[in-house]
Amino acid sequence: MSPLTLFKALADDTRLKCVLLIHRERELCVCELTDALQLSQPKISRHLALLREARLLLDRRQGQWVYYRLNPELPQWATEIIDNAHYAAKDDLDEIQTLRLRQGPDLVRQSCC
Amino acid sequence: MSPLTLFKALADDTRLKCVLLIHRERELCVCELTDALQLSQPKISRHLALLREARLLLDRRQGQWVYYRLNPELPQWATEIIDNAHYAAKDDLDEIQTLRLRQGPDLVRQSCC
DNA sequence: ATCATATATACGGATATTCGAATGTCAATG
DNA sequence: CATTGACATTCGAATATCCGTATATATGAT
Repeated sequence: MSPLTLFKALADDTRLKCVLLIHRERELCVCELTDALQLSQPKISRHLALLREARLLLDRRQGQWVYYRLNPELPQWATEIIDNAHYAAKDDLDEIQTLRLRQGPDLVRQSCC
Repeated sequence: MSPLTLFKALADDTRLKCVLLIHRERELCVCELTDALQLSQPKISRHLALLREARLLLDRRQGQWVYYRLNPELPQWATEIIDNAHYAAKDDLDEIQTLRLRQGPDLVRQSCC
């Protein structure tokens, strides 16, 4: 994982929002992301695949659902970059939650599926 | 300046190396960058223009030379992202300096032009 | 087995990015 | 004012990225 690889992975609006929402919620499934961001399932799925191949995210299948989380083995500098982006994008993320995931942070997981 | 704008600006090998070298040396002119990175002048110049338009770099003309430096008014989260990338790319940057700018950090400015 | 739901992938077309080559601009010098 | 050196910009082609649509796979329920 090089800085260039990380920056390319985060240089897309959909991927950045996915990563930051997953970082905030610790773990989200594909349909929660499509619901929160109001984007098509193939679009979300393709971007998640790219992030998985870049080793930024790990996936875990549970029944019919696939949950994505940040790779806990990311180097510290990478985690800190994501933290900084998360801080800077706080307002955008809050708005997404207010509009699409009204149940609040702990109940996001029940908002769809 | 949003995280997405910053990530797009840094998601190119040439631009990332320019930003990190400038960050390390505080200020570099175009010909020092073309010399250090062994790339064509128009290529460097186009990428610097993009970074300038994104308000990531500021330029200063001194005689025939144009010096670029990091915009000191960048938000802290952006500066920290660049710091983290600089830390992670330290080895690459050292190698560039060893191969192309043998005079050491304080004499870089005399290596060309 | 069949069907429904969640997710992944394949295929083309549209769009954006990047590049080399050529040319333009600006400042210093003679 | 002609020339030189540093830098910027333009143009068209090559390439990469992104997306919608259609289709495939995998799981669970009936």
